[in-house]
Amino acid sequence: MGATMQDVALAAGVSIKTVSNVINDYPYVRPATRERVLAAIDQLAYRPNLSARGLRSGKTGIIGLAVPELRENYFAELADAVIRAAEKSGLGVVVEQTNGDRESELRVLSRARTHYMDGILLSPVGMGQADASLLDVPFPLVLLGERIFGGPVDHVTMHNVSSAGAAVEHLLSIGRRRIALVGAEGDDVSDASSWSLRVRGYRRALEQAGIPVDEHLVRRTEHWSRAGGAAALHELIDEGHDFDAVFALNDALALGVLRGLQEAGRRVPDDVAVVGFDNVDEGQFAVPSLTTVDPGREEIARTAVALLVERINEKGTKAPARTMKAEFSIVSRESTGGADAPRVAQ
Amino acid sequence: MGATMQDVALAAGVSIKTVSNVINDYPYVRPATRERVLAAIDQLAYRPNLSARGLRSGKTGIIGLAVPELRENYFAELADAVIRAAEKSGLGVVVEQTNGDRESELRVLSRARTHYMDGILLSPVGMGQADASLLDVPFPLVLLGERIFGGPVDHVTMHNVSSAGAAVEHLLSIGRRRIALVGAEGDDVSDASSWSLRVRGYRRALEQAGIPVDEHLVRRTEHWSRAGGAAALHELIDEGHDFDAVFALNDALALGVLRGLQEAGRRVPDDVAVVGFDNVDEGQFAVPSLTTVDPGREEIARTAVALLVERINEKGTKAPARTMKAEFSIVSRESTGGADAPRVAQ
DNA sequence: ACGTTGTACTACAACGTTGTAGAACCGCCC
DNA sequence: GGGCGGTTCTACAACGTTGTAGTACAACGT
Repeated sequence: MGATMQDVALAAGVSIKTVSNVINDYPYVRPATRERVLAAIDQLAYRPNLSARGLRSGKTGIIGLAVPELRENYFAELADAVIRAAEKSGLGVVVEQTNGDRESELRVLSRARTHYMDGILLSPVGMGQADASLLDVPFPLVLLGERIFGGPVDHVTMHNVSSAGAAVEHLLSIGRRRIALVGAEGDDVSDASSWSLRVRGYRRALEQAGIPVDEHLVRRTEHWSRAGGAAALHELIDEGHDFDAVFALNDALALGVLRGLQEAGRRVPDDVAVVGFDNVDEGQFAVPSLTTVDPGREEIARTAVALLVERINEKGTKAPARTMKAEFSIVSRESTGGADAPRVAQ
Repeated sequence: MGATMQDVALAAGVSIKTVSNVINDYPYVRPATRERVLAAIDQLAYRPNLSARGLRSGKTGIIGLAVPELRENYFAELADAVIRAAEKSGLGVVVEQTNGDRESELRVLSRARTHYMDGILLSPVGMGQADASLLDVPFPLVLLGERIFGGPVDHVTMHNVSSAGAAVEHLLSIGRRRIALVGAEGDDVSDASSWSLRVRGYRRALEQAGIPVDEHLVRRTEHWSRAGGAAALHELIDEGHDFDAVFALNDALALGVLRGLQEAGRRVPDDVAVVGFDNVDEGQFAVPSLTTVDPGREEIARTAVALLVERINEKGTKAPARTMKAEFSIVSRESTGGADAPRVAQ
């Protein structure tokens, strides 16, 4: 089938190792020899066998990306960014889905699979702070998200507290004072969850503006979904609370809130302004288009891949675990009266 | 680092090959011996090295999935389905993005990557019928979609013509008679594109109902996007055409049409009914929820993986190329007055 | 007693690559 | 002209697994 180094060596009239040296940019090869080898490679359409290389050098050029579900926009876009970043480093990405299930997440960490991946990027949702010690695995691992802090591994996350604060400040800046919050959290409330961190930013921003937090306006739902957002909004209205803005802790919730507002006959942003979190593509196309926190997904992906690559190439001495945070920004669109109309071109 | 077969063999007091035999379910191993080996495997947490296995047996247990873009919902959901199907066969999936670019698609077919993948699922968008001969590659390949027919490889597609016909019949059944069509196609119009096939179904259904096709109502846009759908709809209205339904050739266009209708002050489905194509998750959550053609994505994914696995395990004799089509169905929701309200639970 | 068949296991080579060690040659300096 | 450092190349072994070929023994029929 495919040509091997042996074939190339024969065709170029050199030893097999010289072919290897050319491929790996070993400096002590005469230009003339290099040319001959490259010509032979070209002519035979030779491609290195990654299994053999992996066996010999212990590296396969493949990393794993474990996310809850690809059909959730946020993770599809994260995967997109990771794949692009990895490609630049010449790495392939095997995508695994955990369904946000703790068991599946742990399985990723002890997988047979492991042996053919140089390292893993894990975005845990089911695991919690208590599982931190389980992250001490014998292969390169980088964590994404905010479920677990201070673990024994590198970790890329976002400025949850300050970006949530900035979102609230944005609402304050357009004159809103009664700002409801809609977020989600499962049963195991933790200090380090998206919910807790972003709520902290919300409270801090209100405090700094001298506005007391009305606990009736703080709504926790079960799921990070549109349905959850719509339901929470209907509750707020049914209970007769007064509010002129909603900060939803992710875009799915925010889109649900938009729908709920429409069903309830409230105008956006005139009656109620809405801010989401994640900057999912979809928000650009919503009616009205959605103001949101861009948590720096591109940067998160690039950083995570860079950290993983570093760990993979690390010799002996293990550097201590690092935590990186991406820069965030507020994307102002129609749902807060912002300039950005829905995108016209895709 | 990891234990090897050698270690297991030593621990169990057998030869290394016996360990291999146990792992590969070779029948002639005494139960007692098998037990001992399994115990040793368990105790040493042994995991086979896939690189070595790949080198020796020529198989890696990894397949490639090449799609245009993961951030397009349709492909994210397709990838989700493919990954789940592959997992059941014990295969990992490396996801590559082609950006719908012909060059990138061709690169996938001649990739260095190739060597560590047992086979590839390719969903071409940039390549066309003229490139059919380039699909004759020396590794297992299964095609997804409808860009290329009659190529030298297995092909999984959908009932484009009849399902589009069924969508139109659905609109006819609720009393609509002036049914606009919105679809997209790039510059290279082909007989086998989604556009051509689905338009054929549209025409056929109208003909069979004895309704002449009003060519003014057939709209072709550049991109399969929300923006394209909204723009096409505004054109229809601005030009003063009369219509009581829109069949959009994918859900993104349909969602854009919904938005356009709302902007234009037309009620859905009262004034205009809308049907999409793809059954993307998002359609369930739209306001109103979107009636659509479910092209059988799950089945497509399962079938494609099954075909690829067959090809991978094929010895010598190459079976002729096969084409499979998945079962479709019409999902009736609010945009045609259907029963299905937006989903409440995610 | 003999070969035959089936069972249970093992030794060895091979997959294609890269790290190690070293050979061969060059020019240079004292 | 002998030693030295730099350059260019090669032979060989090894990575961990599995296919091939083979050994050894038991059970069987004749």
